Amino acid sequence: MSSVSKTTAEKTSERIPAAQRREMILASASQVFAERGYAGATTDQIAQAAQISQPYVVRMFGTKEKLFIEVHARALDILMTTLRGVIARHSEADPAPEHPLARDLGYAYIDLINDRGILLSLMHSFVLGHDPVIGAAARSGFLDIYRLLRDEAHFSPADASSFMAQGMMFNTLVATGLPTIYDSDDTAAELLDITCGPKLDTLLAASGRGAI
Amino acid sequence: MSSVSKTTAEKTSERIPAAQRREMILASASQVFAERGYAGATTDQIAQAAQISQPYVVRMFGTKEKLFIEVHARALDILMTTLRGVIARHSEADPAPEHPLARDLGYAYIDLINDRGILLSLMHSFVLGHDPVIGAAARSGFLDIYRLLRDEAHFSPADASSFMAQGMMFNTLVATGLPTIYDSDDTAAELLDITCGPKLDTLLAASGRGAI
DNA sequence: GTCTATACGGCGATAGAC
DNA sequence: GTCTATCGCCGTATAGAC
Repeated sequence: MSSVSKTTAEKTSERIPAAQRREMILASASQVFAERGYAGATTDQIAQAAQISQPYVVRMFGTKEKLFIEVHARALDILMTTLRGVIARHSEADPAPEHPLARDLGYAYIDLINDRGILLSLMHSFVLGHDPVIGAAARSGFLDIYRLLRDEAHFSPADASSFMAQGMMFNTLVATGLPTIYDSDDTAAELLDITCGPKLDTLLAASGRGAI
Repeated sequence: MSSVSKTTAEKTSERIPAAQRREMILASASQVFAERGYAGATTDQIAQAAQISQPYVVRMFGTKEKLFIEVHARALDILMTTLRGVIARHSEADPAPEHPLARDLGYAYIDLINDRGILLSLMHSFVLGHDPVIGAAARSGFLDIYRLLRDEAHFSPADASSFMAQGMMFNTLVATGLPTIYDSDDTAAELLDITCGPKLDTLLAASGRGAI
């Protein structure tokens, strides 16, 4: 019975290594920014999601803007790493695979929705081109994705563009919250069905949906 | 020389009929919301754009949220009216027209970018699905567009979906500000070129672009 | 129809204790 | 490494004059 510590629920937060705490905050911020956008999210909402105090969030990242930039970089990194994984798996597979690369990349993209923060925080950055710092990051990231598709997946420019178009459509569908009204609106169901194909269940599962 | 009024620049605003003033504010708000998003825009920025006082903006629309909803409704109306115009023109034309409907609808969509407020304020609403009132309007508007394509343009569900996908891609390109760096980045130029086709000049002309 | 003045709340950020 | 307290700005909205 030496060093008995947390008998009942501890009120005071545990002491956690900075690096680990950073990642926890980034994950929470990713979610909050995804739902509310950069301007709409508050550092306090992020703090609550991460179960720490608001000043600590600011303390660790300097400013809200810097935090957003890190969230953006993290999301972009996860997205690109995921796509590269699919490409690598295709390279080492048989020459004429059953599933074309484009299709598997699309599926991998849709699977990313299991963490709603990734694609939606990216989407929010894209829409903020007017902001000097966020806009710059958004443009750079957007082009990075295009180059990955063109140079690493060996898509033609036209194919890369229409792949990204489908991606933006998917992001928009998720962002609007259409999947959450799937059961209550025939048109929404039809549109989602057509747009997502067999991967629709992944999307629906990831959207805390129910009638309304 | 009866009732000489504005010899030098008037300081005090002119008295303008409410209906007309409303439209002026809506147009300004459309622009500001398009650049900054709902949360990022302030009623004061809108007031300055419309050259009136901030309280008057609020007075006329009640709340910032109601103003945004009206901007959204106006944008949606303009978009749908534009698309219906194209459809109507095709109906009264020869049975086998030179230009397929899908293509002309796409061109009309791109032309809408001449008023940056329309498509971008819509885009900002789409991304705010989480908000109870704005999200609801966004979902409803998004589905209205889909239904128009399916029921009035007689697109198959798949064609309607991919038409909208291209639209979302276009919106995203504009929102990120990629057209503004057209001259300074080869990849951006290539992507824009491929995505917009012959209508690229419309986009570039509408984007106050220049190197950087 | 439009403005000035201002109340009021909220949010990002800083100071400093533990 | 984490918190509490708090400052100061900014933004929406209201009151009321002209």
